[in-house]
Amino acid sequence: MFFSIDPSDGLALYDQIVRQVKFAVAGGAIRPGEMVPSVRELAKELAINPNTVARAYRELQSQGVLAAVRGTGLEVAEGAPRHCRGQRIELIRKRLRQVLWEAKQSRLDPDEIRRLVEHELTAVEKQKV
Amino acid sequence: MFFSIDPSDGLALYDQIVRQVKFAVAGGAIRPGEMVPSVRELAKELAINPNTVARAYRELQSQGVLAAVRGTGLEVAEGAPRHCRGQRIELIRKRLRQVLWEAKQSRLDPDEIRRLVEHELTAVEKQKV
DNA sequence: GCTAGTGTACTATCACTGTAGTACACAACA
DNA sequence: TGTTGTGTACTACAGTGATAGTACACTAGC
Repeated sequence: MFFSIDPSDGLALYDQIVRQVKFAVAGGAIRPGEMVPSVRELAKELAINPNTVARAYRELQSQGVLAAVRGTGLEVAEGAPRHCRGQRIELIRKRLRQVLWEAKQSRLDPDEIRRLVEHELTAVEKQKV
Repeated sequence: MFFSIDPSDGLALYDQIVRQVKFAVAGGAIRPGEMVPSVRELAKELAINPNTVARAYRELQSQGVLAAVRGTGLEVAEGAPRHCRGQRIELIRKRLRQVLWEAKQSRLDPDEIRRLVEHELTAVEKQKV
């Protein structure tokens, strides 16, 4: 599926899953009523423990992003896309601010930062999922 | 001094200190021969445990950024600025890449990302240290 | 010599992550 | 009616990060 995690990210694994599910919902990659991968399936795909995935899903459920269909799985909740789109910018803005603050602390020239952003942006764009 | 940490960053506190010292050295804010704040002093200023600062300094010492002056403190090592400048871009690039990748996953428009970067960049520039 | 301030090295403790394994109620399906 | 696959809830354990406290060797300065 569309998920991918990085153990060296700093962010907890379950938190990375939470973010990515939100982003997928915000971007319309999964729509209300659609099912997300099962706990065991996603755990196998990401090569992590099912408990870690379960924890992420529990978090998403408590935030109203996912809804349980008993004995069947978890589906994207009705109001979730609007909710996730609202959070999307803020989630990204916060991390972006940290990076730019660090760049400033290191006295990188603003133009050099822009070049760096542009370079990485095109690199990411070219990237195959 | 010039250091500031964010417990909610995700990055370990001692790691944030390591990065910031490197950035300060790379940017010339502290020069070879100059002393860094003492373990106890910086711990007090950042309101964290001295052990955490000590751990960061130990790391920096093992990487050759700082050098011990017995009974007196730690000074910036001779070749450190060149060494730190080399690492600076890569340290920032790695985090930047993560953010941009997330932004792409969430299907944010590249131009919207650019606007976001520009906005945060000017915000950071205006910021008083 | 004494005191205060250095870094360093311990031990102990706590919280958080993540893993491992087990168990259970439920729904879908052959 | 079984079987399989859901989510969920436990317990136990290991690793890491951070804190708390103590102790020691060293240097600078009075």
